[in-house]
Amino acid sequence: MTNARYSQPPNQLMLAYTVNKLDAAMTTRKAKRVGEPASEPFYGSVTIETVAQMAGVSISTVSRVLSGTVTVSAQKMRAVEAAAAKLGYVPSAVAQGLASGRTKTIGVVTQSIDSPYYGAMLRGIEDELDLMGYVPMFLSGRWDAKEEAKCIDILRSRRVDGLIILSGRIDNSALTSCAAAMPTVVTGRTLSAPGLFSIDVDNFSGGLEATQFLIESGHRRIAFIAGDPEHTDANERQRGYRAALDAVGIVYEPKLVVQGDFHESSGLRAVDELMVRRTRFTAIFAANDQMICGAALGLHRHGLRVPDDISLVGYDDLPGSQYMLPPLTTVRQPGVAVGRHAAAAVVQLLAGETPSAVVLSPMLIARESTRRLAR
Amino acid sequence: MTNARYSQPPNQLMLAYTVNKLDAAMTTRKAKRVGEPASEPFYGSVTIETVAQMAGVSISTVSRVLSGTVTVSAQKMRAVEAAAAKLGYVPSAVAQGLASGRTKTIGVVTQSIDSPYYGAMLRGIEDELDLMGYVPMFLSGRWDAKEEAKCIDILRSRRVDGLIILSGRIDNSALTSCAAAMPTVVTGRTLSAPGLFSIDVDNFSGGLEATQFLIESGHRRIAFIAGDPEHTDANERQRGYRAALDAVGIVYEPKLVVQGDFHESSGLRAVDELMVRRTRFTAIFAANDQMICGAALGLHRHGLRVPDDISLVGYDDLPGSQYMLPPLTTVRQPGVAVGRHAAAAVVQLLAGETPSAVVLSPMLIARESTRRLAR
DNA sequence: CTGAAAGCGCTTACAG
DNA sequence: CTGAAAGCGCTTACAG
Repeated sequence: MTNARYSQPPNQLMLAYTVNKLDAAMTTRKAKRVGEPASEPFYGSVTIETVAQMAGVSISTVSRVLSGTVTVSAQKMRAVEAAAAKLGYVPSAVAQGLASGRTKTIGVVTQSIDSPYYGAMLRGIEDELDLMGYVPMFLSGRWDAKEEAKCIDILRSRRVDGLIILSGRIDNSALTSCAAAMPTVVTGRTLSAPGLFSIDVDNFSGGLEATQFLIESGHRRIAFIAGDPEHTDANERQRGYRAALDAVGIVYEPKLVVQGDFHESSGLRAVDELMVRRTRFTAIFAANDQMICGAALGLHRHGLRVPDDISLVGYDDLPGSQYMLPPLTTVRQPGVAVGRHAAAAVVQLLAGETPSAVVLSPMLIARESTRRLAR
Repeated sequence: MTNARYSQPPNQLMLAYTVNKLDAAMTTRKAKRVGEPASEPFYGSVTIETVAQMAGVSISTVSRVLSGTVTVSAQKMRAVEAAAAKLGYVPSAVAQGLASGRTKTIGVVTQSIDSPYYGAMLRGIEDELDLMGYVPMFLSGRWDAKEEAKCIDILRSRRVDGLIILSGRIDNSALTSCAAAMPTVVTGRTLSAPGLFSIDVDNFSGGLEATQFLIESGHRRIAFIAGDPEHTDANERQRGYRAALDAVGIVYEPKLVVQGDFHESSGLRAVDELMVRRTRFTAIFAANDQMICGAALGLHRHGLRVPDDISLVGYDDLPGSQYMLPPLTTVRQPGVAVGRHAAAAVVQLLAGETPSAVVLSPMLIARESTRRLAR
C-alpha cells in the first residue's frame, strides 16, 4: 500500500531547481515480484540498478563513483555521472544506512523546539553538522524526563550515529549507559564516561559576575529570581549570586530570593511576591532573561521604573534582550558556540578521537537596565 | 569500520529508565561473515533474529506481534514479548523503512530553527505528529531558496513519507513537482495541485484589521514597516494596510512606508529613516512583532514614548510580545494551530484522504501599546 | 580498476 | 495462525 499514485514516468520534463528531480525518482516501490521479467519498464523509483544499466556498469561501480571512495576509470565515471544526472537519481539514505551501518545523522534532544535559549544552540549544531556532512534530527523532551527518555529511544531506533543532549533531565547513570551505546555529548553538566563528552558553561562564575557587577555599582539589597531547580545551571547561577554576597560580607537574605521556573510568567509573579514580602531592594538579578523580562513588566505594573528605581540583570542574552526597554544588562551565554562545539565533539567521538575540553565562559554585557547607585 | 568499541554483552545489568535498554542493543554490526557459525555468541546488536531464537519462533512471527497487525497465538505472543523485553530489543527503523517503503517520518522545512515565529508552528507539528505516530525531521532553509532546495533534497534522500514546508522561498512550480513525488503541505500561500495541500492565514485581513483599529482610534498618519517582500505574507499585510487607508479615504503616502526585513534591527532603522524623512505620524504598524520591537527601541532613542507619543501595532503575537513594555497590541497568528493542521494534513494526504480546507483567521489583540487619539 | 555476491534487518505476499 | 523465502536498495570484502 505504498503511494502508487505518486509514481510518474522517469522521462518527464525537468523544470528549474534541484528539487525538480523529484519528478524522476519516486518513493514508490517496484511492483516487480518473483517471476516478473526484470526488464519490464515500470513507473517508479530509479535505483542504483537503473543507473547501472543506463551507464552499462555494475552497481558496485555506480556506488563507488557516487561515494568517491575508490578510484574508477574516468570513462565509467563520466558514464555513471551522466546516467545519474539524467535519471535524477538520489540514493536512498535508508538503504545506505542499513548497508553501511551509518546513518550520517545525529540525534539532538532539546527541551523545547521553540525556546529562544536552546534555539541558538540548535543553530550552532545545524551549522557545524552541515559542514561535517551530517544531518541533525531534532526532538524535544518538553521539559520532562520521561519524554526525554522517549526521544532517546526514538533516536536509537532510528539508528542515529551519535547523540547530543541539551541540558537534559535524564540522570547521570542513564546518560552514562547511553554513551556506552553510542557517542554522546551532553551540555549543561560536567560528567566523564566512556563515549561521553560534556560541555558546560561556567554558570557559577556567570552568577558571580552578574552579582558582583551590581555590588560594584553600589547595590546591596539585590533580589534573586531562581530558575528551575531541576537544572544544574539554575542552581549554579544561584550559588554564584550567594558567593558574591558572601565575598563582600552582605548577608544572604532568603526573603530576597524567589523561586521561578525560567519562564516569563514566573518573573512577573516573583515581583508580586517581592512586593507582598515588603522587602526593600534596589536591584533584581534573575537566572535568565525570560524571567527578568516578566519582572520588568511586574515592576512597570507597580509603578517602578528601570533603572531609575530598580536595576535589572538577566542571564543568557537572548536575541531579543538588546531590544528590551531599556536594553538589558545580562550575562551572555555563548549558545551558538556551545552548539558548534557539541556538534564538532560528536563527530570527533565518531571518528574515535577524543574531543579536547573547551572552557566556554559567560560574559557580562552591560547595557541600560542597571544604574550606579550613589553611596 | 563501525563502532566496535560501543559493543557490550547483552546480558548486562539493566538500570533505571527505558534508555538503559541501550546497554543491550548496540548499533554495532555483527562481525559474522560467510562461513562463520551463526550460533557463535557475539557482542553487539540484538536483532529480530535474536528475539526469534530466544522466543523459539520465526522472525515473521516476531515481526507480527511487534507490529500488532496480524493475530498471533497468545502463547507465542507472550514468548516474543518476554524475549524482546529481556533483550531490550529496539527494532531498526532503518531496516523497517527499507523493507516497508515507509519511514514514518515527515520532513519539515522551516526558514530558521530558532525563529520565535516558526517556533510555534514547529511545536504544533511536533505535537500533532507525535499523536499520529510520526516523527518530524526539521531542517532549515536559512531564508534562502538554494538552501531550501538542498533541504528538500536531503529529506527526499532520507525517504521521508511526506513534507511540510513553512512559507518557503521555493517557487510554485517546483513545489508542484515536489508534491507530485510525495505528499506535501505548504503554509503561507494558497496553491492547488495533486498531492499538495496549502494552509494560509488571511494576512490581508490581518493587515486590514490592524490598520482599521488604529484608524478607529483616531490615527490618520500611520507609518508602516514592511516585511521581507520575498514572502507573500509580508505583501498581503501591506495590501491590508493600504486597503484600510483607501476605505476611509486616507491617501496612501509612500513617505510613511519603510522597507524592513522582518528582523528587529530593520525596525530600529526604519524609525531612524522616518525621522530623517521628517514625516509626521502618530502610529506605526509593522508587518511583524520583531520589527515593531526594534521600532520601540528606536522611538525610545529619539525620546518618544509609547503610546503617549506614538501608538504601536505589531503582527504575530510572539510569546514575548505580551511582556513588552508596554505590552504590545498585535495581530495574533495562530502559529501552533497552523502547525497542527499542517501535520494533520500530511497524514491525511498519506492516507489518501483529502484534507478539508480550514480557514485560519488572525485576530487583533489590543494591549497597551496603542492609545485613542482625541479628535 | 571492476563485477558477482553476501549481507544489513526488517516486511510481506505465498503457501500451508 | 505460522514459517520459508524473496525483496527493499544499498555497501563492501573478495577475487580477479
